Amino acid sequence: MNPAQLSATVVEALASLVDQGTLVLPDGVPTEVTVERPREASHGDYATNVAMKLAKKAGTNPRALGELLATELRSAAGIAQVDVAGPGFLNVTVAADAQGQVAADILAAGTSYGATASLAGERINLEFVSANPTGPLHIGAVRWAAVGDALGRVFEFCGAEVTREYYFNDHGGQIDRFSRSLLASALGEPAPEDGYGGQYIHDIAAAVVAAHPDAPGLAFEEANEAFRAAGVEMMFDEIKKSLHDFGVDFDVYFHEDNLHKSGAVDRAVARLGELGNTYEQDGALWLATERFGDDKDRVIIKSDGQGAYLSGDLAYYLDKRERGFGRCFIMLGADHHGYVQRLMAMCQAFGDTPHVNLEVLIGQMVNLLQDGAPMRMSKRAGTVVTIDDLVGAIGVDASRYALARYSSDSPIDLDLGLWTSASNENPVYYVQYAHARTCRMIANATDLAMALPGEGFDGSLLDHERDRALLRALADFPAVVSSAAELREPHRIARYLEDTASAFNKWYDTKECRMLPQGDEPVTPTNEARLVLVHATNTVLANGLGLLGVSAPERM
RNA sequence: GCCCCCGUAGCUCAGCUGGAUAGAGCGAGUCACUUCUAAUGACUUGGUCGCAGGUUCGAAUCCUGCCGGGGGUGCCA
Repeated sequence: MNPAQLSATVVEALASLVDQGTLVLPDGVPTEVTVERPREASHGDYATNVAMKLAKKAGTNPRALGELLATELRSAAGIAQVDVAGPGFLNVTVAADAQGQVAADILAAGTSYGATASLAGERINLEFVSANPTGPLHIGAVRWAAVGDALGRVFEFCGAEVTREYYFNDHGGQIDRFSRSLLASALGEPAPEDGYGGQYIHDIAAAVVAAHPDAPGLAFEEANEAFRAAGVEMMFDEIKKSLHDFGVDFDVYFHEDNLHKSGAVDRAVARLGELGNTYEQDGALWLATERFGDDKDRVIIKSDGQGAYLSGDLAYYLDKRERGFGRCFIMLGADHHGYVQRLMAMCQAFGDTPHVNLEVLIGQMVNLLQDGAPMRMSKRAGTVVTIDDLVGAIGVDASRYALARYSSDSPIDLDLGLWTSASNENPVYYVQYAHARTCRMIANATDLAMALPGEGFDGSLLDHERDRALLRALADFPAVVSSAAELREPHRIARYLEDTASAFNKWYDTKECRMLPQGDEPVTPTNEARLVLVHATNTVLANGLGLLGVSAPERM
């Protein structure tokens, strides 16, 4: 019996009371009720506040409704005990066999345990990272690589069709500074005042020269263009490789230029004009975003006839919608949050619904600590901490886990020492180790020729308090996945895995819950039932780590 | 000025779609290994949930105002 099944059981009991005429619910029977794990162990396995929620509508008081419902529930399958407590909580103890059945259900579901259909039919476009190719990915962009990819995995686990997309622009001021920096390096000159520094500039400049030996000797404009074209391509290849090594691959790399060349910008501007949301003033074309909640209206075509930056985003958004994505996500760093309002206004100007067709997720900054002291970063000096620096220091698994384990609303201070330590102050090892331990136990069981009981499985044998605590944790997984998807918060998966690993370690440490027979004792059905529990734990930890893009090693 | 995020144990943070006595890890202190992998577990220590009001059966959670910290506020990209 998991929380969802208990909710359904309570709903049935309510419906039954209504049929009997002993309960009147003017708004009908709810389709589901809140089921939560009480903090206090003496309050049973689960609690529901349904009596308090419905009492007023039913014209009774919470305690009376609670007693009525408790009586009905006590005869339901899988329920061992129901108490009415406090202001009207129903505390439910699940029957041992029904509780143990959770483990067998997980085993049967296997790699799909925790998957739902809550986002079935949704076509989701996830745009993240989207850094312009002027240098290696820095630590802030890497946060989104980890969180964005994990969120994509969670959405897919909930049945959505997800396209991961990277948007970039290889023209404009940033790129110009990049190419001039390359050229300066090739000519042995100091980097331009507003240019980029760092070893990678020299490396790429040298590579460009190796491929195009005549490039530095060209006239400035031609040389600059040669370094831009070749440098951008090399830089981008490097970024893609770093991301791939990080376990993140994009389905679409979208080039801003396409929007201008294909006429998509003109079409988007025309569409907004038809909808009456643009006007001309001071020689420029403006989008009336203020009427949709923005601070002020925004220029989309500058007075020199060039599209403003926003014009590309307008066209890009429209393009995504025309490609059939009902939900477009854009993930931005906190330094871009000022852009959110105008994006939402733009969405509304197209006649769409903000926060439904378009969602912008904001991630706060990442700071790195070494030996407790912050590492100073400077683009000019080239002391940016890159994705490769991070992975080189702590590895892919720890990097992804560390970046995905915190709410995106919180700035992260990552201590490099902690994430390389091999102890339970390092959460990723704690979870991975628990998984590896289940693998060892399963291998040991195989050596003893222990079999999974299959049809003969008796869930009631898993009735120790530590068995039940572990089963409750395992049963929570689908609800955690759903909430991570709904709230767009993959960090919930990580926190859940730590709790589950802890429940498993406590169970493992309990003498009365040993899975293997001792000495020459024969294998009992209890041992086999515990093997099912270990398998179930293994499944949950592996599925959860998979959602975060972190490996689940069999031994450590 | 306006906008966004944050403020919970000594530290780092969960919890926030309202529920019962507010949690975890680290730190500090004590204990348990002829182990199913001790990369573990048990116990102790530790809180005016920034402040003040409001909403209600019930507020860390929702609303309002303040205080403190961070970020943003271009016809840049």
